[in-house]
Order: sequence, then structure tokens, then C-alpha cells
Amino acid sequence: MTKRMLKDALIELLKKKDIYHVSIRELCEAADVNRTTFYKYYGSQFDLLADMENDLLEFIMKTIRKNEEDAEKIVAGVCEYLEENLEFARLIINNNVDPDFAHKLFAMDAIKQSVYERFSAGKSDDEIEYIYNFLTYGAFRTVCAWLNKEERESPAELGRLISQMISNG
Amino acid sequence: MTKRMLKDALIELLKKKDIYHVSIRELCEAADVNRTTFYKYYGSQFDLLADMENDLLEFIMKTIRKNEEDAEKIVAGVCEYLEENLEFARLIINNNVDPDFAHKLFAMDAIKQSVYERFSAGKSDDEIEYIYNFLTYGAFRTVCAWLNKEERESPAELGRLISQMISNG
DNA sequence: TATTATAATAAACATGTGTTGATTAAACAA
DNA sequence: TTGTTTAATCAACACATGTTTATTATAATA
Repeated sequence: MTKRMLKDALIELLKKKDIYHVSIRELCEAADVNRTTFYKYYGSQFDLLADMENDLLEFIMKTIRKNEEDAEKIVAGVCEYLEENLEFARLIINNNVDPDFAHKLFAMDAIKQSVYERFSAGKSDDEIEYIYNFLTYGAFRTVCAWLNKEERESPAELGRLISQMISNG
Repeated sequence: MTKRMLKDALIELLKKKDIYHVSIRELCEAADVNRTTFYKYYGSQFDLLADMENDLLEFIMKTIRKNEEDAEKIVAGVCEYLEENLEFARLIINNNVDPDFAHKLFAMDAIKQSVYERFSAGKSDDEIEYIYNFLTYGAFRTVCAWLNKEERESPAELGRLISQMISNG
């Protein structure tokens, strides 16, 4: 598949330079794909990276949905997968092409629900929405910091820490 | 000043299209600045935008540092300024050129200190660092959501809400 | 005033971008 | 096999990018 070759080539190139300095020409050359073909699928390097981001998201969603128990288990599950694909995950996270990636990663019913259950008492819808935003992005950033560390706690431990922060402790 | 003209021109262009579709040629034309001159100062559109981001940060820091009291007042102060420059602030926030913008915005001693005072008991340095990350990015995202709303609460109210979320309530 | 840094312009060049229209290759059903 | 559809290539195009080298304004200073 052509798309696969382009993605693989981009991963290689991103080890040497950041996304802004990857030219479409060299990308196509590395992937051995015609430049016209690239434009048939993507509009830019960023588009391609965004597509790879979605691959990651989809895979995580599939992996996770089996055991949608509580927030702690979900976060731990996500982290486990991210750690298994450490290089790629770091690459996606640190190139932040999509400002809504955090939202997509943690916008799961199970999490939203647990936020509502925990915090909805006596709060307006607007306030709850703020809280939900606050928590998902806080959690996301925590996961990023964790991923970029060399000596990481276990995914389970981080899940515990984050769910503790969410319900505060 | 040449830089000023480039910045003003970019603001105008960003009202019509996003940063990826602003060409340096048209930018220079709009600013009435030679293209070579542009490259003397900046490497790309993104560079220019990042510089504008720093302007915003610096101004906020100057405005805020007078009354570095508690987290609530600081957040309220930041929001107040952002609201006064609503168009520009939205533009910067929604174009997220710098993934560390959140950190820069809230990485103030007063905030860090209040996090430490509130949460350091019985926690390792690593944990505290996670918490600090969690809270600053959560707060940042909340401010973003607030800024993008049409009918916003007052800055003081948001400051209250965020400081509540930080110390949990 | 003449002198000397500094900022901005201008022309030009090789390379990258995004799009077109025409051609070839591969896959598959009739 | 043939014909048909779809994917990929190729050549060529106008335009943008990033850099260089030389030239002209515009200051500030002696």
C-alpha cells in the first residue's frame, strides 16, 4: 500500500528532522512514491502526520474499549499501549499537529461519565464542561510528560496517579 | 519598524486564512516589506507567529507581576488581559504554534509555589512535577475554552473556578 | 560636512510546491 | 481473451521558497 510506504518514510525522516523541515519531495523519494500520488492522498506533510495520529487513536480505541471500566484502568490501558509503541507515540505527541489530540484521546464516555458522577452536584452545565476540559487536558499533559521520561513509572502506577488527581488527592 | 508591519499584516491575513496557507510572498506584499528583509528576521510564518506569541507573553508578565498574590488573582489577571485583546489572543491560542505556550503562560513562581504548598505533603518530587503539569495544562485549556466562548463569565469568576479546580472543589 | 555602520531593497538562482493532462500498470469481471 | 476500472507514473507548468550578491537609503557619529 502506497500510504503505508509514505508513513514509514515519514517516521524515518522525523528521526532526523522535525516535520517543518521534511519536504514532500524528499519524503516521496524516500518512500519511492511519485509526488503526484502523494498529493492524491494528502495535502501536506501535516496532513500525513495527522492521518498517522488517527491510526494511533483508532488502535488505542480498539484496544481499550474491551475493558471500559473506570478512569484509572482506562488511563493505564492507554499508557500501556503508548509505551509499547514508545518511539511512534513520542513522535506523534511531540509534533502536536492536532491541538485536539488530547480531547480525542480522552474523550471517552467512560471518562466523561465518571467526571459527571463525581462533580455534577450543584454545578451548571458550563461549569461541568470546564471541569471536563480541565481534567482531560491535565491528564493528557501528564501522560506526555510521562512518555518523555526515560525512567518511567509503570502504566498502572500512572493510571493510579492520574485518577487520583482527577478525583483529587 | 519593519517587524511591526509584518506582524500587523499577519494579523490581517490570519483573519481570512489559517497560518499554513499564508505565503511569505503575500505576507511581505501586504506588509510592504521586501522578502529578503523578512528572511533577515524570521525563518518562516510560524517563526513570526511564535514571536508574536512571545510579545503576548511578555506583556502579560509585565501586567501581572505587580500583584502576584494568589493563583486566583493571577489567573483572573491573565484572563482580563486576554479578554481585552480578544481577537489577538484567540488567534494565538487557536493557532498553537508553540506546544509549550501553556507552560510559559502559567509557569510563574506564585503558581508553582501554591501548588507545592497545597500538594507537596508526602509526595515525591516526580509526583509533584506531574501534578504541576496536570494543573497548568488543565488551567490553560480551561482558559482557551473560555476565550472561545461568545458569552463568557467574567475573568474574576473564571479565576475563582480555576483556582477552585486547582485546590479541588 | 564627510564618514561609517546599519537597515532595507533589488535581481537572480536553484530548488520546492501544487496542479494539470496524458500515459502506463494492475486488477478483475464479462 | 477482451474490455473496463482504478491506481500509479510521467512531463510540464506557473508559482513559492530560501539564499546569495550587489546596491541603495537611512541613520548616527566624528
